[in-house]
Amino acid sequence: MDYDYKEAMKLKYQLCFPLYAAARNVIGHYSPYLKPLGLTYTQYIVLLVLWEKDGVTVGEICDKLLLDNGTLSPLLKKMEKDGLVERRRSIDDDRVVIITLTDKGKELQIKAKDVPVKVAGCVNLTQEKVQALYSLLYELIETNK
Amino acid sequence: MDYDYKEAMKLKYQLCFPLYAAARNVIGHYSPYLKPLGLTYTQYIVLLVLWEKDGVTVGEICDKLLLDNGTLSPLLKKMEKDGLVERRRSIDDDRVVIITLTDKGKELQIKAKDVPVKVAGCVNLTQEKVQALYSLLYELIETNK
DNA sequence: TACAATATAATTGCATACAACATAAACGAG
DNA sequence: CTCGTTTATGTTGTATGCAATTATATTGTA
Repeated sequence: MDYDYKEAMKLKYQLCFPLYAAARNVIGHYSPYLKPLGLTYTQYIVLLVLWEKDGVTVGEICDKLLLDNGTLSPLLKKMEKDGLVERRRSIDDDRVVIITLTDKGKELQIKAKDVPVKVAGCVNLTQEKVQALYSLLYELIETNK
Repeated sequence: MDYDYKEAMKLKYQLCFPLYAAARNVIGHYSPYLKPLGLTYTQYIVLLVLWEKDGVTVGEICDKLLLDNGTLSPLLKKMEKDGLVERRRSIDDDRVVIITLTDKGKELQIKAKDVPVKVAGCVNLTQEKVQALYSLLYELIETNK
């Protein structure tokens, strides 16, 4: 039989669709918990990085979050304006900007400590399936860098 | 042992992160093939819906793509301006807007017929893993609607 | 030491996304 | 029939994302 390109083009066969939809779905579950803290989802994952290791460069945050600096540069400026982080040039290399948590930024970690649990509670998948999903996603990301 | 919330808050344990990163990664693989056709990714998945079934309402497209009408309304207007679709009010119900492909919109399907294959070629996962990923993602979406 | 190549951030332009609100049409109970 | 409710779409405001470009600093090398 000939290759049926019209069949192959159906939405349900495109991996991108459920991937993107699932991502937006899960991210959407964060809003109710982040909004009271005055955080957006992207600000939250930036904080996740900084709570793990404070004082990192803009470039490091880009690498860890796999986000463009065109996304993060303005975001970090806004987070500075909101008093969550400080931005200062490195003494060693004046090209580099180092991002540091303020006290307010540090304190937010405790206020946000239940967020992962609450969001996990919204995702109706067994622990095994979540694990399987993790490894597939990380494999996808790693092999396509 | 007490619950270690700082450990649980590490980026690598948040499902949202690899999910969103993988989605953006895969979507990014479309650009090189869509740009020559003058299409963005979102316009492309709207066309996927219309190529499957022409003449659907704005609401149906929102439902199928799981996107907000605040996203799709302006997008469909732009696609009309670009000559890809037509927008007309339903005769039966004047609230409803029906989207129809123009000839140009129909012809694009042939020009785009290799896109799914080419993108699939960029995703370095075995067919079994892709299948596993599909079912997990669809389960995640379905159970969280 | 000049100076081209490279590296790091920031900026600009364009295209989504979604929440919240607005508008207009259709529906439905009384 | 009628008016409050619901439905379908559009608009506004805010926040990402990324490509492409710019600005500045550093590095490598003749």
